[in-house]
Amino acid sequence: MKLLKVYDILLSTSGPQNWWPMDGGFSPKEWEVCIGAILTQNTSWNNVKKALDNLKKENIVSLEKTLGTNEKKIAELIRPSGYYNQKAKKLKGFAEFVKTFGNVNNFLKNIERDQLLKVNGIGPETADSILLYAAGKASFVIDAYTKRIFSRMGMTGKEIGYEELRKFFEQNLPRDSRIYNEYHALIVDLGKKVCKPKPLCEKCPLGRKCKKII
DNA sequence: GGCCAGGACACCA
DNA sequence: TGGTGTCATGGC
Repeated sequence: MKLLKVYDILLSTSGPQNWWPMDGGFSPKEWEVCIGAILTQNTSWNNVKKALDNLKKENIVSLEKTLGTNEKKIAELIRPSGYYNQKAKKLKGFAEFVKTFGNVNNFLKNIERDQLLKVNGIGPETADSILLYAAGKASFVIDAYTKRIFSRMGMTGKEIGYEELRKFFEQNLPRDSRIYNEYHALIVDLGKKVCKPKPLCEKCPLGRKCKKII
């Protein structure tokens, strides 16, 4: 089964997911996408929405406002997204990094993946989410569902790493950010419906607490 | 009451 | 280099 075929099947059965905007232009919305990418780390999007709503109520949805608001205040507002102290620190650090580009527009135009990965709190998935959904660059986002689903389909190995899996997708799909955008969203949608984690070994004494799950 | 969610990082052997 | 602990809320 080809990756593009899987994409076509998912798109035809689930329909477009309408995740983050892909209008190509840079707007204040793009900063919200960056914030969302950090807030959603190991967190359901429903909780992220609550945190984003709190930030919007306080009108803290721009780079300038994020820079001008103290960390404690941000932590209070993003509390529903969990890990709020860590995430507040990450948001402030990320904002300081973006500031070195002058503005969000310039950051999104010029940012490179390797630079992003050096920022504290920005790991591979968050970096790719920002590159793809905020900057519109063709960087495929891998998450736990991607790993589980495609290894269970027998298309990849169970122990495949993030970078290897990302290259697998990027080398077997047209280099089109619109496809990457929709594909990742479709994978997450499918994962939520049918792909819960389970122990690798049914006899594992740790049961569902076993980390070796795929 | 436990599991899970659109992870990342520090620490240790 | 790989394994483990920590961060934490809210829905089911």
